[in-house]
Amino acid sequence: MDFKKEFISELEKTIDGVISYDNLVKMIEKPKHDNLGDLAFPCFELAKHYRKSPIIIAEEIVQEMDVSTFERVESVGGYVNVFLNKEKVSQEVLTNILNEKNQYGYSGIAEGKTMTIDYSSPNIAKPFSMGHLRSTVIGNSLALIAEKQGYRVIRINHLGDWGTQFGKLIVAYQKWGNEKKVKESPISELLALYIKFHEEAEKDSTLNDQGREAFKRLENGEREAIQLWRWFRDESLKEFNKIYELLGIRFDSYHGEAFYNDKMDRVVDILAEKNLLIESEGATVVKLEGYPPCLIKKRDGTTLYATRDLAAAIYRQENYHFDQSLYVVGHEQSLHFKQLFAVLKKMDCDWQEGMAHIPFGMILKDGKKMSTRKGKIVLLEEVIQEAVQLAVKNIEGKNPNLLEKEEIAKQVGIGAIIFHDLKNYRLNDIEFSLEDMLTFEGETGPYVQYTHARATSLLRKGEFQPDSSTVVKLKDEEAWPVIKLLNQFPDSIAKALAEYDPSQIAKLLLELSKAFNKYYATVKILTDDQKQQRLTLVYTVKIVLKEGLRLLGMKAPTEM
RNA sequence: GUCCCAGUAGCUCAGCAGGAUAGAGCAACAGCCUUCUAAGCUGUGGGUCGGGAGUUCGAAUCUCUCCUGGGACGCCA
Repeated sequence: MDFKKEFISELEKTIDGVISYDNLVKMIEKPKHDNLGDLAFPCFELAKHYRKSPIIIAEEIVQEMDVSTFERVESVGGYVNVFLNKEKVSQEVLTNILNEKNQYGYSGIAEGKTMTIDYSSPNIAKPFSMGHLRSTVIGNSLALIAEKQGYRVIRINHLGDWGTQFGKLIVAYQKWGNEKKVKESPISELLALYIKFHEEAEKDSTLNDQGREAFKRLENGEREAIQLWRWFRDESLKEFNKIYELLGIRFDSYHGEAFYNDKMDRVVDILAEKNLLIESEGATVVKLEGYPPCLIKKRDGTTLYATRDLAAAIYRQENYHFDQSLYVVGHEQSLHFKQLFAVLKKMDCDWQEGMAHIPFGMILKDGKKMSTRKGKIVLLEEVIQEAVQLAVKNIEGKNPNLLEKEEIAKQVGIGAIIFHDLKNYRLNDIEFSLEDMLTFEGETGPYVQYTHARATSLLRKGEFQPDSSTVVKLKDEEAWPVIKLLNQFPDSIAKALAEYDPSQIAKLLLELSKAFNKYYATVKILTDDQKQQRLTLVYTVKIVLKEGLRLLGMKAPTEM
């Protein structure tokens, strides 16, 4: 519900069109402190126009305004502060949620539009690191949020399954590899080979050349190279799928870089046709204004990351006809995406307007980037194990009779990890800290889940039956902040999508949880006198918490 | 050297299409379970919003500049 509009239309009558409707919308704000009201209008702009003190203007507006639709209106220090009619607003907000249920917050603004989201995209033959977790979790949440606004979403896992690194790996395997060992624990053995390769290459620089040659054999489709590559890929994918299953994440496409191998000649042809290709130091590049040139082909004729991304972009447009195409990829690749979009623009692909890089900060270890090559890496699977174990321990201490302990511990432990990643602005770097990630108190995922479980428990004990004809007259002071936050949920979803920022939702859920827990602590809910009304509030809180958690990719256990 | 991020309480962060006394959580300390799940609630202490200049009636928020940290800068992805 947009109660701003009522305020504005009353306001407009008093200021003779000095400020346009659209500007008024922007100027209305939330007072910093609850005791100042629910909405505020600052009169400082008007002071210039009327050449009067804002304090006097505010007082005059209050005098002239029809305040009957509000609880009260007052002028304080140059502001017109409005206190909404709590009963009316409560009734509207709760009835609305009661009717819409988990559809609450849906807006059809993107109905009929298609969005592709490229996220997760781990590298084959390397462990799934904490860094990939960010892309996975942010991308997944953005996909859910986009769907909530009506988008048809195509989830793409652009696997890093091609490139010189596989040449290196093939060389390493042929020199030092052992089939049996790789079969036993593929990822860690392949990683060990990869690390060894880089160690040896420091002593013997010809190894890097050998790696490039091996990749060339791969690109040319040589049988032995292809067989090894396919084997590495299959084994890796098996491992990744375990993690996706734990996180409850799925994709519509697993087309990785290799998939575009036979689609790159066409890209190069188009570039040549448009006279965009230039020879430079033996390589083939596209010159760009304002950015360094984009490398299309190496001296030895093999392709690069950018070439494959061009092919992928064109493929996605031709197959999905996307209106928007997001790339949830680390901030360190910002330049690459600027170049990519610029090249597409030069190719007259006007649909590139809909493409966007959604960068995020890095997970640092001791203030530095983690490097796979040096084996400085934290494994996601181990972190998940620890989180789940800690959740089990908590359940045994706090709720030993709980059924399905294992399943709930999984939901809570993983919830803690996901929420920890999503609650802050995505561009912030995160210093890796197991301790922070495994905290279950305060502003955490389990705190929100716990609040949901509490709400559910009340509904169960009170044998609540939702009834949209309930007349909600909540006299409790503490209910009001809860209702205001429930009302903000649709806005926070819209903002999360507009800014590609799931933390907007996480923050709202925290605020709502805090307000509800305060309500819970001060108001006795299961009493005879306002039980149905109070439980209706509890029920709507439960709906919003559950739906909000879902949009973050988290489960909402009913008990914990 | 050039470009991109970021710098707010001891720690982690909110707030940033300018607005009222800069807010949370953690940690510390003090309280609250014979009553709806204490993974909770209440209270206390804690700040030159990196420094400086500018725009403005008004700047944590916008501009410039400097400092600090991180990242990226043609044959990796």
